[in-house]
Amino acid sequence: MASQEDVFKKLIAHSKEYGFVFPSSEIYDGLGAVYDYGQMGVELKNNIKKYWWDSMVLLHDNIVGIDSAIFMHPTIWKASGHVDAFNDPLIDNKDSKKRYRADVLIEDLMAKQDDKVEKECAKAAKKFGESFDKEMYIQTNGRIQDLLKKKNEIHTRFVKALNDSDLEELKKIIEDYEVVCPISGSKNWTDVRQFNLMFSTEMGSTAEGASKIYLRPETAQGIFVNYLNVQKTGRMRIPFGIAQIGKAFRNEIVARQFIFRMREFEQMEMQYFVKPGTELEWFEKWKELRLKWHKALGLGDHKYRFHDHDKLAHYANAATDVEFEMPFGFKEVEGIHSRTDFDLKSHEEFSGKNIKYFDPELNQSYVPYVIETSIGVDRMFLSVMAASYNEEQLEGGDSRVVLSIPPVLAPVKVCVMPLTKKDGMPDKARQIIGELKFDLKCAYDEKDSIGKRYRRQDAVGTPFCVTVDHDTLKDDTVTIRHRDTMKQERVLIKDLSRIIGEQVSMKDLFKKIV
RNA sequence: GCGAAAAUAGCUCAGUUGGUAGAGCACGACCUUGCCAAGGUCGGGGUCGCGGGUUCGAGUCCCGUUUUUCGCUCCA
Repeated sequence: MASQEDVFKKLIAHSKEYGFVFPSSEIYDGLGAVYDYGQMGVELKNNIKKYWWDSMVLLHDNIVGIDSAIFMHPTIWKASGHVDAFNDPLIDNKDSKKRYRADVLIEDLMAKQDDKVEKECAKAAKKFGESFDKEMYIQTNGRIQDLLKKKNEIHTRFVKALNDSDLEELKKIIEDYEVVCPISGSKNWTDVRQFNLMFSTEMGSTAEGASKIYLRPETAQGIFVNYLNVQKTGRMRIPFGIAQIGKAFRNEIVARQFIFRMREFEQMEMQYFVKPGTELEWFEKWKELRLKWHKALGLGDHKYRFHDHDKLAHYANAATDVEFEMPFGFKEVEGIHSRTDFDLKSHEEFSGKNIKYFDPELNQSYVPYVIETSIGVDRMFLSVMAASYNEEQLEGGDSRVVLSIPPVLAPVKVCVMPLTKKDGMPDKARQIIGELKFDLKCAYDEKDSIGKRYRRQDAVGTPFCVTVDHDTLKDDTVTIRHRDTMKQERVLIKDLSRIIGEQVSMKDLFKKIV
């Protein structure tokens, strides 16, 4: 039995070997944590996106899509909190190898002074009993005054250092006041470094006129700043949703685990605008809907679980992750967040524009609350691949590698092959493709033995193989061979399109989730 | 970023105390077979991740660097 890690390694190798995922810029030694999708991968990825997109905008008459630009006004990222939250001064302890936020360490240091003061007071209170006057004691006790003075010194230096973005001073504070690592207990620190998790570039072609802009770290803000445009021009009424698929960029300190965490990634996000006070109902509703969407693919219900957040982000009042069992454990694939009115309110403040929704039923205006469903396309891709990759032992000691990708997502739906290259069979096969190709992604293969060709299609997850044989030339029937069962059935050529079409249609899946 | 491991053909890997790069699969052509892979013949493909150093000579030893995998951290 291969370990989980081995499976992951094999999956990565398989992805490359069969044209699903290549390392970016490979002939130049690659580029860290950036990957390209190959001829098979792009088909799978597009199918995943279509499954998501249609499940949003076709199945819900109150959800519409947009496609906003990657470049946005820089102030948007101040309003969203990304400029602050994504700019942490970090410091490592060389002994414990743990990384800390330098500002948090210093805040802890200050809090420690307060703790000491409290302790002194508590001691004194015990000693003096009821006659103890805390304020007075603090004012007069020398030890406490020293502690408070120390805290003030730290505070003054800290605020100045933050305002000046003076990383050396931050480190000096940590050194001067002998902050120790809670784990190793040592004072062996690295320098403080700033990590900006947003990529930036210059807009404007001359140096003087250029301004710094960011590559979006999430697609959600493109929806928020457009929500009123969509609402007004689309005559949308709350509750309504806006869906978007697009690239986002994060300059991760550590980006790893293949396509699970990349610096350039793609998100599928739907922001659902609701009446304040109803957000938690909608949050539950979307949790349920999203899990159904995942499970309908049939990758295995037991591979999903929710992970509810105890610690919430600054913008959320409820949050959960849909986790999927990857070869390296349960990992987040999708986030569902109740984002309150944080974003829209913040954009009102920073833009100075009124972006309230006028509710005709209540005859009043308000800033809507937002439920967000945000799924990583690449993570979804990885979960489909991971769940589909199987090494099967067959009767007779044979084995095969098969990607049991849900037919609806499979990159190639059908491979048509002549049993032999003789007697006009290749022509017949080409004719069949000529008919099927308008609806289905087809492949053709005539090289090597028929068994070998079946295995090749198994390895890329093609759910159906159609074989033209001697009988075909007489009675216009062919065999359909099924990927997962390896069983064959004989059907009329004219029925092929219907039979295969039914099995790769999204309609049946959608019926399960509405 | 820190620590550990790894990098040789498209893939999986071998390569002995340092002596001018191999195998299987894959790929191309032809022949053979024809319903569950790996028959035959011939052929293409590697400055051994990259850059230095030691040496008469480096895939092999040393240093640096890049990339990948694993642990710490964060997230979609």
